[in-house]
Amino acid sequence: MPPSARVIVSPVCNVTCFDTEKVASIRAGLANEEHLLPQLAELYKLLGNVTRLKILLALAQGELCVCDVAHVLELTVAATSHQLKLLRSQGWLAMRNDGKMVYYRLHSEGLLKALQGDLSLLEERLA
Amino acid sequence: MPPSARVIVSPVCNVTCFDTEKVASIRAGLANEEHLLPQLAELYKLLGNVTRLKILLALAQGELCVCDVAHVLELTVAATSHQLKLLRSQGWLAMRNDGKMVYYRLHSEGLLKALQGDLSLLEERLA
DNA sequence: CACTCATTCAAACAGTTGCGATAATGATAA
DNA sequence: TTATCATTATCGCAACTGTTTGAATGAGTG
Repeated sequence: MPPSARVIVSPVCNVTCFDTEKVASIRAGLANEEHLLPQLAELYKLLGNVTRLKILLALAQGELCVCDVAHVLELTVAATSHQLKLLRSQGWLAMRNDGKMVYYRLHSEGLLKALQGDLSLLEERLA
Repeated sequence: MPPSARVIVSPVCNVTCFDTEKVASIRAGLANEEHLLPQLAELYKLLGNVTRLKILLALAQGELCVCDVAHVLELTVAATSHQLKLLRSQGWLAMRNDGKMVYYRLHSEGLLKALQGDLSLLEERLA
């Protein structure tokens, strides 16, 4: 048992193993980033869907109308529109209105780079 | 209407607006990465949860037993163990058995870097 | 105006997820 | 072996997701 270990009974889990100082220091470290974690998790939730990943990669090649995105995805227009709206509502897509048509395009260059970075991490781990 | 535009009726959505060549070229481009997208989405799903992000950041400071992780998270040990198992089953955590205690640690350096990269993308976008 | 048509909204559905509560497992010590 | 205790598995439930269906919106055309 390290010098900093204390046997306490936590109201949370009633477990006696508990290195008080270590936990406190880690929680202090986490506090710096903690306020960003909900937003980061939101971003990851958004990216954790093959349909939306395909949308982002498709739009990387230029803007597209909803209908063409739907054809790329082989999905109904309604479902496609729904996903486009999600991506736009979090600021990762921009849209342009031309008559009846609505064209969507990437709004953040950084997102695509991050995505490609994560993709290469995956490839490296699989190798 | 661009020269490549064709008026066709898709079996998918019965919509006439449809730039056949453009869609075909984009789908061809997607085909290169498509096989990796499910795995990438899995990774993002895993990261799309504040509890699991906290676990990864906590373990960035060194290995911890399940109980201490639970205290850091202020969560039950059962829930904590569940999330640790998820992260381990996809190969992002390693565990070490020491008597009754089980210690978890990061198994991939790249993951933390990717995470920090995505975090800085977020900060940049908020600025 | 009425009509067409790309898009979006709203409701509903199956499938999934995160967590708590309790039981089961597995290792240590006596 | 028996007792103890950190950990994990199982079940259950509330909340959330992705999609389809069908209705509504909104811009262009005659």
